[in-house]
Amino acid sequence: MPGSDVLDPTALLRAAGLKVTRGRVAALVALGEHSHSSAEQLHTHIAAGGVPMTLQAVYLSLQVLTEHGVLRRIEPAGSAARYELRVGDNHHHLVCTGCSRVVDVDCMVGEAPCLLPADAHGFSVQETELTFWGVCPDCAAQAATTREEGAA
Amino acid sequence: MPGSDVLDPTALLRAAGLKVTRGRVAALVALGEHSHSSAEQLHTHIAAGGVPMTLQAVYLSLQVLTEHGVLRRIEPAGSAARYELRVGDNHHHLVCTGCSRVVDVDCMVGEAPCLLPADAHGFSVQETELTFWGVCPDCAAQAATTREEGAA
DNA sequence: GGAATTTCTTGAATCGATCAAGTCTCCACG
DNA sequence: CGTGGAGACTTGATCGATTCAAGAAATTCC
Repeated sequence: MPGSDVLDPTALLRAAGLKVTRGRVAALVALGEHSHSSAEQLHTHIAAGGVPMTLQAVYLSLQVLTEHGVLRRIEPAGSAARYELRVGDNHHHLVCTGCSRVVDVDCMVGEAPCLLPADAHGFSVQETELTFWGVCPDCAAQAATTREEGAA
Repeated sequence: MPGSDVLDPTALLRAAGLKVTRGRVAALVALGEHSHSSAEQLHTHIAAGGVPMTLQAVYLSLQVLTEHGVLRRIEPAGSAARYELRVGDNHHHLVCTGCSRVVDVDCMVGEAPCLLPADAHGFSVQETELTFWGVCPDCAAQAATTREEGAA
């Protein structure tokens, strides 16, 4: 029964004109289960899933998939690159300054009203990237605990 | 006559409670003349200005100045970190996908109307970062030339 | 099922940035 | 003006993330 999972990795690869290999399928599956993971995290998840694959192969697959538009690569300042399945666009990211966790944030105001520069300095603008920085609940709790201990 | 240049480096350092050293002054002057430069570019500029300083010292100064809020550090995906004097806030950046050149872009819609996430997933949002990606005039011209040559 | 192409493995190398220890500079005090 | 101590700078090594290169294995088309 196809379509049981998020999306059929094989179909995705075929649609992108790419060979269907164990590594790429594993990368897509892992990313479907753990979105916004780094290459190393994916490598770990893939290994845990019982698929033997080197870290370099993960990098290679991610690079190819990104180049073919199957994945999107995000590179928050101060942490390794993270990847996500290119599902519906039009969302942005919220990054934790503590643990670098990334979550999706829907674009509030529908499309791109205020998301074009006033003066583009002659540039032809192709893309707008919106990133929110904050503290995730876990890190906030941890910080509170640390403060209490420090005060005690 | 103070204030002749963009801003007096010495005053900036004193205001931040930092020692006034040759290296820091040189870094500030270089940044004033070449905003959005990387550490290595600044190192080159400083050396060209006749101030002997190692690259590591540049990194160190930039780090300290950033931590003390004198500078802002921006890290566009795919290029080295860049720095700018923290003048009036409320502007964003436009990065060239070809040469990684960075230019300032004023925040159009005044403050932050659409710049808060709809659902923060429990995060306490501290900052919003808006980056535009495009092709600068130079790179566009170069691309056009290359295409012509390819076609000829 | 077999051959050609592409991918994956193994190992090294790169780039940007940081760390560590010793020396020197800046600045306050005498 | 001279000296002492904290902090900054130099030198050299190290690190993390990522990429490159060459040979071995897998995938696809026929």
